[in-house]
Amino acid sequence: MVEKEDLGLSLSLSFPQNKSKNNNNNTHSLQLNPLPSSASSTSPSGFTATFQKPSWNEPFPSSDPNSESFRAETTRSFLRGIDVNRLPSHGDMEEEAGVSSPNSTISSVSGKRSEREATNGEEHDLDRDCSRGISDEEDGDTSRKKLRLSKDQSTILEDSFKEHNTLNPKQKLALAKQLGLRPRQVEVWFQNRRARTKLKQTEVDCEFLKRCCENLTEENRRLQKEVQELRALKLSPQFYMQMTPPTTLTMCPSCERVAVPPSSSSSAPSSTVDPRSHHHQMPPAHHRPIPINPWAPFDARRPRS
DNA sequence: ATGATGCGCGAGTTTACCTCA
DNA sequence: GCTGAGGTAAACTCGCGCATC
Repeated sequence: MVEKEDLGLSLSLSFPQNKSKNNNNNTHSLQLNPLPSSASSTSPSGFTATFQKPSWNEPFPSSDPNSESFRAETTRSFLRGIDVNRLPSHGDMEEEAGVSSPNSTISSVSGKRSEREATNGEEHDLDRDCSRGISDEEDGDTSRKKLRLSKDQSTILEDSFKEHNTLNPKQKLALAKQLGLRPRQVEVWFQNRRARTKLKQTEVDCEFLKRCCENLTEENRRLQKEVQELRALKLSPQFYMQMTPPTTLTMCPSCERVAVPPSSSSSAPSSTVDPRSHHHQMPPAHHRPIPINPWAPFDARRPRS
């Protein structure tokens, strides 16, 4: 099995998807960067980030010439040919001219709801039998044969998917003809491929949010600690006069707010005020609560002045 | 404007096939 | 060599949105 990193993820986080028809260009190119130092993140409802993974919109492991599955696949394809489920060659494409016509091919019977709803009882059983690959050509075989795409077929499909992750009917027909597959098979492949893409995207999103959560937890922990320190200082002024201030903190003499030296501001930006300049640069507004976007990296959460 | 219809898609499921212990 | 578990991907089912009539 191939590790996730080997898939080379470069995925989108644009939600929701545009469901317009023939949206061949709805590649939501967007990269994740779970590192808090990145300033290119926004909210998860449409955030952008850069994730240090290679582009994953690549052929899946079955296309990897080095993979075991690929070798086995190649062997199978060599033994069986690439058209295990292919209809008899004569006129199969003409038969498909009606794009996914549910009665046109063996596995296309599963087509649309209206037609599904029109079938019930015995007709439905017949549908299912047909969708399982039973046909006049396949006598006695009650199990549907699953097509395993050859390397060449997978490569072509992947290349096509890179260009556009959806197909219009013409593209579907052309691709099916090129691959020697039924248009329905091409359609199914693209549907499954989009589903896999989304699944990987979800995994990346999940990982990103997990890291965000970890970072926020850590920051919260640190800030709580600082609050405790400050409370202790306030309660014991003598001790405060003798001890050196916390390494990352200084106190604004006029407003008694905590300030962080510029050198460490990147690690604790959200609660800091520079005592040397804030009274001039940030008038009274700095006392107001600062809206923080918890999804953005820390230094991106600072409100812009 | 409204309902019927066809189509494509997403989400979830089923199933055949494969690998591995 | 056989077997069962688990993974993968092709194929399927269902429901929904949109375009067209």
